[in-house]
Order: sequence, then C-alpha cells, then structure tokens
Amino acid sequence: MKTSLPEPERNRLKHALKSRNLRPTRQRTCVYGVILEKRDHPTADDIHLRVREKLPSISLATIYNCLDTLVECELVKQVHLDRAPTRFCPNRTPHAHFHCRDTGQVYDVSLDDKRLSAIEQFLPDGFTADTIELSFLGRGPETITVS
Amino acid sequence: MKTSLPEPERNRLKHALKSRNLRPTRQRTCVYGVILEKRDHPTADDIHLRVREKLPSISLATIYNCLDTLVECELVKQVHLDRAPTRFCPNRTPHAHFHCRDTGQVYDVSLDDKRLSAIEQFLPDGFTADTIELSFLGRGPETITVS
DNA sequence: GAAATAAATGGAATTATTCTAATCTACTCC
DNA sequence: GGAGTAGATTAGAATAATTCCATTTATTTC
Ligand SMILES: [Mn+2]
Ligand SMILES: [Mn+2]
Ligand SMILES: [Zn+2]
Ligand SMILES: [Zn+2]
Repeated sequence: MKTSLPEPERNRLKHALKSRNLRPTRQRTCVYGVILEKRDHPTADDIHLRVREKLPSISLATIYNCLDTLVECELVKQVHLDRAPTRFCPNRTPHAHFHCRDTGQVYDVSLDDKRLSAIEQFLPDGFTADTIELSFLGRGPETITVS
Repeated sequence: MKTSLPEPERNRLKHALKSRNLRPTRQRTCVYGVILEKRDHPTADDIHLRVREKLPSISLATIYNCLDTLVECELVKQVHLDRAPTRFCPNRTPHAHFHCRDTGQVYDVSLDDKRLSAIEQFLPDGFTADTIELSFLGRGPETITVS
C-alpha cells in the first residue's frame, strides 16, 4: 500500500497550498488523492466514504473544509446540477458537464478557447465573468431504449 | 387590492395545470403571482415570505410543492448557482444567468436560436440534451470600484 | 524551548429540501 | 343532491446538505 497520491500531483498540491500559506495535511492530501483516483464527480459524502478507508476518523466537515481549500487553490472545481448535492471535479481544463437522465453519470465535455470565447460573447457590454458553468441534462449514448 | 395575477397569466396557469389534471389552487396562483411580480430570481424562502403576506398560514413545504408543479408545467425555471439555495425564474424564453459577485444580483442573458444551437454543437455524437444551464459569475456594470 | 500566532479539525448547529400522513376536492353512483 | 371514493393537495415532521465555531495542532518568534 503506497502513498496514494502520485508525485506530480503531490507537488502541485504542495505548491498551490504553500503559495497561500496553507499546509499539506494528511487530510488534504488524502482528499485530493481520492478525487484524482476515480473521476466520477463524487459528492462530499461519496468522498467522505472513500477517504474514511484511509483515515477512519475524519469527519464530513473536514471533507468540506478540504474541498473548499482545493477549490480555492484551483485544483478542483465544483459542479452544481439540479437540487442535488454539489459534486467535485479535478479536471482543470475548461469544460462543461453532461448529466445523463438515465444513468445519473456525469461526463466532461471539453471547451476549447474558440468555444469559450463564443460563450463570452453572449455577455452584454459592461459585464465580465471570471467563471462560466455550462451543463447539459439529457441522455447519453450508452442508454438502451426498450420499446 | 385586486386579484394579483393578471388575466393572461392566470389563463396560462389554468391551462397548463388542467392539461396535467392539476388544480389552480389559491396557493399555486399566489406563488405564481409573486414570482411574476418581482423578477429577481427569488429563493423558495424569499417566495415564502412574500406569499405569506397574502396567505399567512402557508408553509414552506407548500411553496416547494407549488414551485415544483410550476416547473413541471414549464412556467418557471430553476436556477442553480454555487452552493446557494435554488432560485426560481418565470422567464420562459431560453436564457442564461449572470450572477454579480459584488451585488449578488442575478440577471437574465438572452440566448437566441443561433446561440443555443452553437452550444448544442459542443455535445459529442450520441449525446442529446433537453435542458441546458449556462451561468456566469463575475461583475456587472453597475459596480462602483473604489480605488 | 516557551509563548505567541496562525491554521486545521470536527462536533454541533443551521439551513435546504423531501417525505408522508392527514385533509380536502371533485367526480360517480345511487 | 347526498354518500362514497379516488385522486390531489397541504403542511408538520423528518432528513440531508452545508456551515459555524470552540478546541486542538502546528509554526514562528524570541
Ligand atoms: Mn445547488
Ligand atoms: Mn443544498
Ligand atoms: Zn468535470
Ligand atoms: Zn432567469
């Protein structure tokens, strides 16, 4: 059983935290490791269950604290879909989300610069956005339709 | 003190409900009236406070029930921003939302067919979306920056 | 290596939403 | 036109999601 967080990501975490005077605690490292391990857009509660296998006494409040720190460090993004609990995503490239009605799965949809700037054009004069959230709700290709 | 819901909207509500075998109750009519009256993307709680002035004993659960019915009838849309409570919007034309970091205000950003279909192009083959949510977080024009 | 300071943690509290049992309504049948 | 009944509506109670803040732990300063 090795240190679950690979070296490059461990360094990225360390530097991002250091630049903000924050510490790479066991809790933060483990939460980040779990998010990178299975990129299925888990909720805080999902992450709690997974982290508990390594740190059995960690609380859900600490999971939220760690996640908020990772978001602050721009290592993790929040995904807000419907009235469901917030999900978390380690994909740092600009992207949208597709939520499948049938399976509940959440997919990343990549947004290159051309797409991003097309969206920015939608804003009226005087408005500037630093964050764009785009999400789709529908049906994915894996869905088997029974007649 | 007149009937707060104008005739065309009252009819739209009545027909949308009837086609689903639902009734235009006092609670539903009043919730819809309140949402149309001040289009500031209120939360369920905001709406509760406003409706209580007309129906003092209505519960927050009923507000949620009414809102869910109105969403079902496609008279109202839900808006999901950050980890904040869901907001509700009676603008039935396709549109995105802009959320101002400074004032907290939420603005509608119109999406014509050209913009909508541009966004739909982002989806990989095999994916079909029936709902698209697009939101911006940033600063609006009314913000006064103090040096 | 204490004291002072800053950061991190997690139990308790709050808030947002949903559940479900009780109530109400409109229709059917006498 | 009054039961009876199925379905719809309501709202109090329960649950689930998130945040607060007192305590603990780590780092820095002297
Ligand atoms: Mn939300
Ligand atoms: Mn919530
Ligand atoms: Zn993602
Ligand atoms: Zn709107």
